[in-house]
Amino acid sequence: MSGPKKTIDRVFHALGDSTRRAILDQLATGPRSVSRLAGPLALTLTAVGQHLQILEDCGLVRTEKIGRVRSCRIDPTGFSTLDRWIQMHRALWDRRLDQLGKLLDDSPDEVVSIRPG
Amino acid sequence: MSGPKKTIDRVFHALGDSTRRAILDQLATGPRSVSRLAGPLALTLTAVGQHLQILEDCGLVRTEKIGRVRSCRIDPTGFSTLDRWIQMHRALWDRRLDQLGKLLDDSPDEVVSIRPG
DNA sequence: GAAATAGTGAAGTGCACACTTGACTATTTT
DNA sequence: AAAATAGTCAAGTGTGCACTTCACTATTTC
Repeated sequence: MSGPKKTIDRVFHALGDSTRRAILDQLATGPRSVSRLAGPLALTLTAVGQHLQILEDCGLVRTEKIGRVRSCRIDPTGFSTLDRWIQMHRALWDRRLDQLGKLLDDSPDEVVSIRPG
Repeated sequence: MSGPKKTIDRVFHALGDSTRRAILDQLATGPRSVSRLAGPLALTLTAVGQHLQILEDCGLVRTEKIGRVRSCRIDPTGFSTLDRWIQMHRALWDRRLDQLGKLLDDSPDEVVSIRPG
């Protein structure tokens, strides 16, 4: 599938990597420099920089360069993007899942009724 | 980063694809067969089958083959995996973000104080 | 101002992913 | 039983991704 990537795509993609989640976990305790973040990760500075770029692009992290040090912190924007998406979809799914309990093995499926009229 | 993929990785990865989210949206209205799902997607049956495999592996979709038709529906498991992860992490982040309002431009960063010794 | 520190940029590598084709199986329908 | 329908399997293709190395710049510290 092609087309310009939506923000929610990028948020999910960013969170789908355990290294990036580890970075976010570090930042949850407070702001950190790039090398400080790299320490426990066993990665090159370059690699960490690339992860930070991805996290910044989707609004999960905000960074600011002070002197020669880049300071990184959590950005709420990305999380509200995620929140909004989940809220919108949970509504639909939960309603459906409620009915599961009631309909379970009730109708075999509306699937068999696909016949061009 | 190597190692065996955790479930939450697979959930995020699954949701990071707009085609798979479109499949979930279709399933939100009720169970559907593979070809029915493929219809609006402009994809081969094979491709849709592969997406379904991914969705099934991380507990977002449950499928059952009846006759020659595979019936697909939403599975709550994957969503509670996601929910649990978000709950656990929102707690930490929100606490941090609360303090942002209070500390904002207060201390430049604890970053500069990394000096051995 | 020389040396250490913090990070950036470009280019390359290997693997994972989305997707296709084409041949095949299993079930319905007529 | 022949023909159509629903899906599956194996293999291949191009692209994107995580990560590295190496050369380089900007800032501190001594």
